Amino acid sequence: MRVSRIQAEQNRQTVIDVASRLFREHGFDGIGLKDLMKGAGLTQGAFYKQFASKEDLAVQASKRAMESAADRWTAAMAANPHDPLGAVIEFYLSMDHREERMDGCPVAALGSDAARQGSDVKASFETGIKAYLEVLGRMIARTDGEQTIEKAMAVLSTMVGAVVLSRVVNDPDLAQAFLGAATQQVRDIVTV
Amino acid sequence: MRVSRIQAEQNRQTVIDVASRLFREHGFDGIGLKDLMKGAGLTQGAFYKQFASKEDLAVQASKRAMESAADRWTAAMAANPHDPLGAVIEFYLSMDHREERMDGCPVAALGSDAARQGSDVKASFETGIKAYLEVLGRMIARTDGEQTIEKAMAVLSTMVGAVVLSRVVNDPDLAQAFLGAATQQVRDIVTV
DNA sequence: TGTACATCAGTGAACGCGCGTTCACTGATGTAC
DNA sequence: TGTACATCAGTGAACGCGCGTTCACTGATGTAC
Repeated sequence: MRVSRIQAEQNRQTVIDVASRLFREHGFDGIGLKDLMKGAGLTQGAFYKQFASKEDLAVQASKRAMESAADRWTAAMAANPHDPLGAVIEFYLSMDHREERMDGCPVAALGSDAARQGSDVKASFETGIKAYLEVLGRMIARTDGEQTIEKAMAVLSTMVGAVVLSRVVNDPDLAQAFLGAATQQVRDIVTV
Repeated sequence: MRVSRIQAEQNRQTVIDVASRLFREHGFDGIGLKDLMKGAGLTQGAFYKQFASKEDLAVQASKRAMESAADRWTAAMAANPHDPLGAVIEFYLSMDHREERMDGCPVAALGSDAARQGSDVKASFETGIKAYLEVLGRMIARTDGEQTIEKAMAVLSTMVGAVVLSRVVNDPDLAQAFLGAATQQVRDIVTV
């Protein structure tokens, strides 16, 4: 049965939200359209009224995931106005973040998968990564204006790599050691 | 038709080799048993004479992939005896490595996927990562014995993250910028 | 060493299943008058 | 404002396909005597 335009648009947004979380949890290939639609309270058949293909949804969901990750950075920064950069670092390199793939950074959760996707999905990631770099760069520039971009890139690389490595090992102590070593390293970069 | 034990074992090793490359290229979910076996010159039916399940092969192939990655580090180090660490860094953070997922570092190629696999696959990665850390630690200790383990972990995190980020973006210049920033950062870590 | 038989790696077809995608249908929404 | 009709978001079943896994069969290899 037909549904109002407003409701339809709301449904579309819900599907994108759900997909942005379930793709991070299971990978692009690890979750089917049936379960994605069910997560939004809809049935499989409605999918192609809203999206051109699964790949199309992957593009939208990747964009959405990067945006909501940026929102979490903003929230962490707002909660610690005297040390916004430290707040982002502490949150990103926490065991909590390691354990919540579904709501965490899409680059850490889907990086290897995204590298195999088409250029549209990569474009979603690229835009989000540039936003990350801008935020990091702005905060780094406050303490030290030299090589701001390079430092932002080094910080992001270290943080992404540490979370990926922490998730790939079974041993929680080793995972924590990666996050701890990265925290120290990143702090060194931004305070010099 | 039956085949000699030696031939059978050889076939098994070929399947593991092929899988270690094709999994890195397409992800664990992105390649089927039919194509994996075809890559080894066999048919699908022979698979279950050699492996208990696809997951079993993923465990063996992950182990093999980490081992051959370590071999490439050794080769790079042997080719530059006066600066072995610099050789590893240069190779790992090269555009060549970015573009050859199939023969490159399994953590960068499969990190996000491996995080979703069972503990046996993670154990394969964990063992390989510890080997990485040992090699890095040994080389770092030559120039500076302090916090060797922490530095090795920071270096590995930065390198893995930079390659993942470089592969997720479309823009080759941005990709190169990540690799370049990471190179500078890693050199700073190991020479202090 | 030679012969007879058991073993089992590999083949190719089949299994059930879930995938992405398509489609006829429904009925509330939106539009034209 | 009220009525008649067109639109189209959502349903649920079906499509072909490839997946991981199983199995009867083959015939060279390995073993027992």
